[in-house]
Amino acid sequence: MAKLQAVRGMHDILMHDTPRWQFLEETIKNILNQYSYQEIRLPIVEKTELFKRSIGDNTDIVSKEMYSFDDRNDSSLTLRPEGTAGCVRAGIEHGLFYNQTQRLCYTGPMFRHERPQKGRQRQFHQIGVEAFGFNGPDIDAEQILMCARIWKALNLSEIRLEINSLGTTESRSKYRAILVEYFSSHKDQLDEDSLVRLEQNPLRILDNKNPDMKSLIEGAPTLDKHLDAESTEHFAGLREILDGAAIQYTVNPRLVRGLDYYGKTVFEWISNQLGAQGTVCAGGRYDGLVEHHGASPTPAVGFAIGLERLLELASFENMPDGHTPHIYLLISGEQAIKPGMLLAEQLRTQLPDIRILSHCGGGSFKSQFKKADKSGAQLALILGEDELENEQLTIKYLRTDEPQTVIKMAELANFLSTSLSIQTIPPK
RNA sequence: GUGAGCGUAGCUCAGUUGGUAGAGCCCCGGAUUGUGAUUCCGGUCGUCGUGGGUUCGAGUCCCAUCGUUCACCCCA
Repeated sequence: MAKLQAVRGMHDILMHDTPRWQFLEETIKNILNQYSYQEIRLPIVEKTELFKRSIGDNTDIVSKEMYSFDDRNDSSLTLRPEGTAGCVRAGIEHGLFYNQTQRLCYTGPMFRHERPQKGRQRQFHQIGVEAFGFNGPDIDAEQILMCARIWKALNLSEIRLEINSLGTTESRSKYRAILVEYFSSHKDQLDEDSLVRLEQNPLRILDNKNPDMKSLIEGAPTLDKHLDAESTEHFAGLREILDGAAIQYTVNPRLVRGLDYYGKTVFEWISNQLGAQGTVCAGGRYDGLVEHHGASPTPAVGFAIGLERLLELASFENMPDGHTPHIYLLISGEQAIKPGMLLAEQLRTQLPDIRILSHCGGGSFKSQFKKADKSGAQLALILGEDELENEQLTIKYLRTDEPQTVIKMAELANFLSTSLSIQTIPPK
């Protein structure tokens, strides 16, 4: 039997790391809440067809990265590779877009069958944000400002914003024709990938990083020169708000998203500190997607944050310690077990903010004290035969030089609530 | 999917031209029969990722495979 191990690219997040995850998620959720975005919880599995129709059949995600399988009744299901498709499906299914606007957010694992590397796992986690029913650039700006506030709360430095406009469907298809004409006339200089894209998605050629094609791409006509009035006005409106809020950004005319549904605004937050996978957050407008799924036309804009990547960048210096126990309860001797457990229960009822780690499993005082020290608790409460007999507890200060003391059981809760500083010292 | 590096104890890593598997940390016990973190003494821990091959003999050489890391592609 082969050694038991997790599936490639899917990692356990162990106890050492979960406090940072919780802090990260809490911080973001609090900010989204400030903007009144509401959480929606979505299935991890959807029908394969949903992703094919949303993301696009010839995107890399759909053509080679999806975890798809047949259900028992032969319908093809897929582990979600991103969140927008499911969110749009849920919104249509429950009539959330009918004569109303929505600001939604969700979080959870996503799955893509890629070769793992730094900043990329096969199961990874995103927080996604989507707004539906808003036409203007104000909502685009709101989402970008919200991101900026999140970065600030997590003390990120060295993160930059790139924005672009892909234009309306109409202006993009006009531009597409111009681009096809340009690249077709230089077909001999295109690499293999680009020849395929010339047929399927010529805009993606602009993304190509092949150095041999650099000059060809730099010479290509750019989209910003071919935007229609509506797109230009929308983009200008967005930039005006960003400028007003003193948000730094660069306009990158080569910024093209890999998912087919994007149009008009697209943006990416990028760090240089993450190796090759520098994008921490990316999103944009997808006004056509709801209609594409057969519902009435509903403009939409959203983004997703890659939590593993953000975790690498965030500062946890101000993270409160919400896990180290305040008290370690030593229980010595068979007779002390029951009263010890009951005492701990009573204290948790009386002092719900205090974390108590009760010693279980017996053992010498020496070993119990070792565990008490390792737990990081400030106080050791000792319940042994002597204490039982006298209805009292011995209190030993583990982090200061204060002398050990004895206190009556009846006065214990009162003593703890007044004398215990909630500040704890996390274990090394 | 392509390329390169790496897999030895729970963790971090030594292991010589092929010759019986090592250290530190952790954990457990003792020095101190009711007192941790320091010190000292002792102890547990391995199909050397897996499978095959070469060899009298493989942790060491070869092949395959799985995992991992980084990069390409692409993406959050």
